[in-house]
Amino acid sequence: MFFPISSSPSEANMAPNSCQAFNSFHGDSSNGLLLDWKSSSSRNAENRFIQKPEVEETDNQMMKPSSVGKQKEKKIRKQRYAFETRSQVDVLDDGYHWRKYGQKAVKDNKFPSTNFACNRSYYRCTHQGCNVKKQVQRLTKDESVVVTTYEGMHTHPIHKPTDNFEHILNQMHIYKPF
DNA sequence: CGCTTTTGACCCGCGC
DNA sequence: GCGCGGGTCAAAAGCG
Repeated sequence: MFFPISSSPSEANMAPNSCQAFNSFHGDSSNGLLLDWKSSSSRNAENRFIQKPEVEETDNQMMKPSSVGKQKEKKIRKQRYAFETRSQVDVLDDGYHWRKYGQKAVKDNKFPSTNFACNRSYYRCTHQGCNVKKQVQRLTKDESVVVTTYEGMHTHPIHKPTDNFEHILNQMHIYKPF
């Protein structure tokens, strides 16, 4: 039983035609909510990139309970761009290594009136010195829409031998407003 | 055994 | 001033 399932860590079995992922949505089967991005070449994902209307200014103030004083450095602008994904997968594996550090149940800001709740997960890049964060927001009611928000930019190469996700990254660069 | 996820608590800004 | 909403920490549990 060397190949019980395609859960082999090797990516060699992945055909290099990953562009299909963006072009062929048909023929999918929603048999796997556990489908992973890199393992689901046939996921039906309708990606739509949303540019934030404004550069979000997130404060990097330390949360130290000690009276560090009010740092006025909170005007550090951080590029924050989000895109909406319609797929069964929650977290899009972009090749980086993320570590989850929090989760909150927040209200969906797209439908504030409906009081729809979202499960927002907070991830952080584990690379040393790379403080890129990302949030993954998903409606608890309807898991088909996932909003991923990236904050910051990676200063280190990926080169993670997962699979040919670079193709998808290239697609992202087409839509990415920056 | 080391790293990641989970989960409640804490903190902080903002609105009332 | 207080309560609420959102972001982060950190300890413990989980997993390979």
